[in-house]
Amino acid sequence: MLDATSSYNPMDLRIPVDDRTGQHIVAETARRSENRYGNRPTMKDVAARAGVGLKTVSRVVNSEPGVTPDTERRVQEAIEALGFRRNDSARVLRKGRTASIGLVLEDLADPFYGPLSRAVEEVARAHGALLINGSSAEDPDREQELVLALCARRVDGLVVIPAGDDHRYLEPEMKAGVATVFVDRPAGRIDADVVLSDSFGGARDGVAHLIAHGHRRIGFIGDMPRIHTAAERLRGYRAAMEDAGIPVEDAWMSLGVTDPQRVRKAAEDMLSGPSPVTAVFAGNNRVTVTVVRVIAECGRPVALVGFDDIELADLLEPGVTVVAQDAAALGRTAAERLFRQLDGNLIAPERIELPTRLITRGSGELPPSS
Amino acid sequence: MLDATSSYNPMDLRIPVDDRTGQHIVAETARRSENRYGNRPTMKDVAARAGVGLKTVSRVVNSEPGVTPDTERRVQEAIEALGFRRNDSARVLRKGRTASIGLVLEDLADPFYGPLSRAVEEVARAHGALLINGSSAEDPDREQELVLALCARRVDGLVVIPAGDDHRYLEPEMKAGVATVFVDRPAGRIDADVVLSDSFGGARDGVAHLIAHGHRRIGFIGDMPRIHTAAERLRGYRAAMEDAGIPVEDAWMSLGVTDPQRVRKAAEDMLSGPSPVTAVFAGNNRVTVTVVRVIAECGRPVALVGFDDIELADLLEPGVTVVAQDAAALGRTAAERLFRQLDGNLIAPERIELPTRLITRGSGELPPSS
DNA sequence: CCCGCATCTGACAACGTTGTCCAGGCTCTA
DNA sequence: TAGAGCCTGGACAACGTTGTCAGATGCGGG
Repeated sequence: MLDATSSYNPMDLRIPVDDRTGQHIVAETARRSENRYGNRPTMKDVAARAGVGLKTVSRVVNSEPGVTPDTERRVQEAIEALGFRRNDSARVLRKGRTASIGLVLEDLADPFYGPLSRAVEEVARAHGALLINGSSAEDPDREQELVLALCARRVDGLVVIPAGDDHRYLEPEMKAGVATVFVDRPAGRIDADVVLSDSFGGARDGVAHLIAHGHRRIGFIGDMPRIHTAAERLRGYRAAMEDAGIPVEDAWMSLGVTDPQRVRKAAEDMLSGPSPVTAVFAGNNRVTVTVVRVIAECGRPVALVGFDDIELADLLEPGVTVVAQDAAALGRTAAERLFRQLDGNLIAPERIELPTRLITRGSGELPPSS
Repeated sequence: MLDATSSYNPMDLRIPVDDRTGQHIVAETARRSENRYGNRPTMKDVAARAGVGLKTVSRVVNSEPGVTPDTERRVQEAIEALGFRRNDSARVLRKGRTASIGLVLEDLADPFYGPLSRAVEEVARAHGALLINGSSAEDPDREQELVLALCARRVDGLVVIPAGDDHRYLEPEMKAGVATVFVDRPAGRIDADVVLSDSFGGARDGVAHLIAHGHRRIGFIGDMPRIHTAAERLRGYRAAMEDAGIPVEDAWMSLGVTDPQRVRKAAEDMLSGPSPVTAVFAGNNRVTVTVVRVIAECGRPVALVGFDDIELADLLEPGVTVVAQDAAALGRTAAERLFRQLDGNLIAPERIELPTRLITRGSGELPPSS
């Protein structure tokens, strides 16, 4: 985390205190207060300028009925002249709804989450809500910190891609009316809506695809099994192998290795040795990219199927066969579910699983080479 | 835009009115009011339960000094028991700062903006602020709508990737103290901080690179010239050609074509005909991807340099030579600049230009083939 | 000419928090 | 033991908006 050495720290919990006397530095506080919003005009100012009452300004601003055209014009002019803009912060306090929803995901820079986030945003926009998002960096503590910060802001709803596996901390929030939908991975120890891709089925089909093309020694490189999707994909791999009656050897599997250097090492190990694998199933987009590199360097053809689509996969030689999940559909589905909750349709929590799609491009159809 | 048929519409400007009588539906309103935050406990409730004053609770919640350990314990217990969480909405209203900044970009799903957004988020986080972001979809009206909505929320600052070319509408906001930094493209008709990549220099160098490898008939495919970066890259192209004393033919240039189908057509046109180009400079990542496809299909080697790096560019055959800009650095620089403004360092608006980097991978070093 | 009604307007409280300020109780010293 | 000074706690106003409700205004009809 970056270090903030600046004086801007609005959520700072301390109040200014003089080191020697322990007295609150009143002058300092006053100066800050004075600058609040740089002295933005309020409805009161507009009312004074237009020579009308406060509530009349409110009426005009909100296009409520019951204002004569003439009064309205005067108010509009005052608004223009002063550059007034309604303070939604205050509005929110009064009305109870913030018209904003929170999205907590793993890393916005990951190409998988960009479209997902965008899809959530579009749905939110259609409902007149803004989107606040934060990245958990796959850290459960940071996830919780973010989620609770969003709850303190009184977001109307939350879309969470869980990093942790215990979300009981959300119970009081959900009880208090914060609509919540989990995406991509299920919630831990709490009953809530979940929207998932069919990781198990996708992986099983992908591995079965390799088996159908004659492979028996198939490697699996996946993320930490504590991540639900990773565990499911591993389960899918095992299921496909078992269905085909192929006993899996430990040397064929790499679990929980994420950093590219070590994924590379794991892939190299599988491809060398006395009985190397002839095909690899890559558990996510980052792994796939690394494995593509390793295979390109290793000289002989190795079949590959990856989970998650990657850009330009079709332009590589051979094209990369993938089990694609629809990130945008995940986001859209989750957000729609969220707003259905907010509409007050009291619905029992549900688990929605979206299908994956096998896209054959060449790499998954290579025959075993040794 | 999606259609919102639901009843959740918190920013709806109307108040509930009975169709026949024209009377406000008071009961309905009351019911909603009652449910405000699902009846969340407030400090008052905590105070009552702990048997202390309101301000004492505030002190505990904010870790302010002046509370005896015993009192503090009682308050903490009450907080636990009630599941109290401070309402930052109200806090914000009182304190004047919202500890949130807005980011308006073109499309979060674009792989270029993911890392940029993430970088802004990290800086914001280091300063204790949350990030609200929105996509303008390259529509100036939507940009303005978003920006003003964010201002109404009283975000402390704004990072804007402009879609429009007139930002005078931001003048009152900036005057009122909303820190503002433009990124990727300069602001229109307003004096403000801008953080840019050196599009002109990058394009010029990229094209000069092609010229240095013997090309003279070099195509340019770029975005609409009303987009500043597109215009600058075009200018860079022209400058490089002029420096080399090569007169540019109109048939070599495609401007303002963005949708993949038509980019494809433009590329195909350049590569056929009586005197086809031997090299192409692609004005952005989306164009580059399409051009790579066209070149792959066309059968003969065509040199290519693209603006913006793309994932897997090194794995293609040949690797794609690009002029890379550092999206994360853009975001980080802009956000840091923003918080410097918020620190109250009154600094004159500045234009910061970050260098680009030419990454040679093969496609830009191909000799002319005809 | 005045009353009743409809329409328009504004005073006021409330939302949940924090800053200010004062009261009361305690300790310490003369 | 009284007075000064410190520490803790609480009453109250304010932030900017919206909901409520009552008052003002105007108009038409009796």
